[in-house]
Amino acid sequence: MTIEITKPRRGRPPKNTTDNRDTRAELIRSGLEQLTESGFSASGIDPILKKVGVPKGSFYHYFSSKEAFGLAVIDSYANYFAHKLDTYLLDESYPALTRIANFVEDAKSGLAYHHFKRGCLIGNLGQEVDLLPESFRPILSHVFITWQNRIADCLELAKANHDLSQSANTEKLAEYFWIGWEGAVSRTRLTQNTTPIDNYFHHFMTGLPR
Amino acid sequence: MTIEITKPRRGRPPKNTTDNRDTRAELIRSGLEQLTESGFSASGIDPILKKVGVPKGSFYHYFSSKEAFGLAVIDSYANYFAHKLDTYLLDESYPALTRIANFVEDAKSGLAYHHFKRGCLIGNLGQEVDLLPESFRPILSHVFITWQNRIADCLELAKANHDLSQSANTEKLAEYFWIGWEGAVSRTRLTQNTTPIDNYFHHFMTGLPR
DNA sequence: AATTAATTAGACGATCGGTCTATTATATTG
DNA sequence: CAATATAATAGACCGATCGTCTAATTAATT
Repeated sequence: MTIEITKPRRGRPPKNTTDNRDTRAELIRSGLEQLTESGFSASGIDPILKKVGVPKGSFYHYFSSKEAFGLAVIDSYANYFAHKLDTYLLDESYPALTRIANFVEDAKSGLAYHHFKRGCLIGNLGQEVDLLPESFRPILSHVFITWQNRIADCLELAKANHDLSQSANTEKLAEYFWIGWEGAVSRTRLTQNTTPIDNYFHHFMTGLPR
Repeated sequence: MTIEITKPRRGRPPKNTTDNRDTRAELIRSGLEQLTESGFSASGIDPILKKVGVPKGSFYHYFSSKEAFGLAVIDSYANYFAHKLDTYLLDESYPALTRIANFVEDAKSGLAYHHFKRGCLIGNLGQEVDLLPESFRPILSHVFITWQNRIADCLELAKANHDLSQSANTEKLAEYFWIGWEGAVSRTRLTQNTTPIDNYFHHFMTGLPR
């Protein structure tokens, strides 16, 4: 059952109405799909527009440039993903390391759901960062840092619970986690299965200092 | 001191001459630079041609299509890299695990030499494999396997020398190595330093079963 | 001399790129 | 109520780029 896309009217929208579509949000959603699958520099805006039936003029009404659009998509995805991370990593019904494993399990099924055609937007963009507008670099770095901090906090909890050695450097381990994570997720595009993630995560966990 | 590029003559080259340029090889070299920095689908052939001053007609003389060219570049790079791996991993003046570390050191300086603008061609292409001609997928997978086998052989040697636990699964460990390696190399584009590789490799080594 | 082989040169025509002007419709103001 | 401002859609714009292909050129071979 597909949701019917209403034909957009021209002109200023009426003041009190409940059925106006959120064109901006649809563009960001469509952009997320496209950029996640095909990257930024290899993606024109046409496929993004076509997916939600929005003309180019509307695009430039909502976003001053492709660059501004890209930043909006990154922001949207970073927030969504951080929220997802929190859902798992702050779930007090599990011990700290299990929380990480639960996140990994959920992420795996998400990747499979999209037939491994999507990786992680931030990882993808990080790979092509030299081709992107320079404004992207600090944003991408910052997103990675926020994610790393979340895993580091979780590892700190594992330390406090003696599931991890007291001498473990949680900051470095968190960075290590995301480095391997991005490498594994990237590999799933090639293998089209979860083997790389399984292998990587198994070794990550067994290699943790205890 | 730059090597002067001779202006190519038209027509069939003379039979006995020592100063004919190898246009095909130059195209492959230029393609390697371009594809490594910018990927396949985001790269047109114009910049590749411009770098070595070869007109398009010559390109299509030597390669039947952009796809065929891409495969030639992959083949060239895979051979070059395999040779480099062998140089280090078969160097009997060092113990097995040190050989891996020596390869890592050399690779790090190579990445720095290119200001971290190049990653690993195969890793880069693997990331955008869904955008590539379908012929690329099995080739890329095969290249990874040959690299993995080299590391696995080295780890087997470490096992034989009791530097590694006898129960270690060298095949899985070798896959793990390359997964993390590609993740780390990718991350260096963002950080523009070797920190990701240092961190990853430190944890890879300390996490090896002994 | 005619034919074949090997290489360079850039035209071709379609597509795509990001951007911008024009149009439309409603709200707000005097 | 008319004029103005605001908010949104529509698609033209024009330059660049794309991969491909035909034409031209030169040497070797028959």
